[in-house]
Amino acid sequence: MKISKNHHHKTTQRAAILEYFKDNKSHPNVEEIYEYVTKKLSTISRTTVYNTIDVLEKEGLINEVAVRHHEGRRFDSNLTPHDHIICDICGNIVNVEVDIDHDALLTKKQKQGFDIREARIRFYGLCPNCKKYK
Amino acid sequence: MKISKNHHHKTTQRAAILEYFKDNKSHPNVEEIYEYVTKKLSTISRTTVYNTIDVLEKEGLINEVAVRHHEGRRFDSNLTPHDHIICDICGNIVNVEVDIDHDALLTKKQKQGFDIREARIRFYGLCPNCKKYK
DNA sequence: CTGGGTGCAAACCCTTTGCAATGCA
DNA sequence: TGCATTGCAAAGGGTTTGCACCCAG
Repeated sequence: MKISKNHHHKTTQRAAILEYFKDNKSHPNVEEIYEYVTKKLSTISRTTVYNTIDVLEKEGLINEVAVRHHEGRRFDSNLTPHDHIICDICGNIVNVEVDIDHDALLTKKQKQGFDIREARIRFYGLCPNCKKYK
Repeated sequence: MKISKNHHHKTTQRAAILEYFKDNKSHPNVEEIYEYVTKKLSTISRTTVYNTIDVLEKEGLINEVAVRHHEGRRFDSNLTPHDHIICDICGNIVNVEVDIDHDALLTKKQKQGFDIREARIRFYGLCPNCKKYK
């Protein structure tokens, strides 16, 4: 895709996708975003959804979440530092804020020469729904 | 793929892939595994690599590492609890052992009804090599 | 001998790219 | 008007599947 040098148009497509992420605490994949915006704008294409996601990521408005590969690309519009709890069975992701200083977790030796920028904790387990059937 | 009920053959292909993971602290993708074993067994197919990876994962001998989608599927044969430092630029992953009780990080309320099984910390930053060019 | 394992080729899915038409500034 | 954006269609890349042959047990 082409990258704007200094400005982005306010298109209805971009507005619809931004609206989806606004106040949304979920961690959608591309298809879920497409499903939502297609209800508002029936003619929107997947290409535009992909393009807009890339732009929003570069602008720092959303982040891609690291998950196992078969989960696909998943995104997070919550930019405040936070951690995740992930269900082993259904893959559902919820946010959680852990009250520790992530920076203080490693000694200089443990850093192995890396400059550490941030840390994220991922908790794995069974969500309330899935553990009922376990 | 088909799942064995109770036994797996000791084939030369499986042995070559197991050898790759033995004492290997890297976090390879499928192509890197294929590149290695193809030197030992020039006729091995990607299908067999995929099949064997699936079997090893189900047997608990390797784990898939969660990364951003464009990094592809990556694996880890280090089954002892450990955490990762990931380079923002080159994507290189190294192991690190953080000396805290991961289980004690969340209160009951923070767990939001989940049964937590384990926790992993991911540190992001610049590796010794990439930070030289930053 | 028998069922799991192998590997080729084709199918699949998700994502990216090419490009002409459109529309915001 | 100029350039970013859109969206269709086609290409791409990694992974899975179908199937005939092979081989360890």
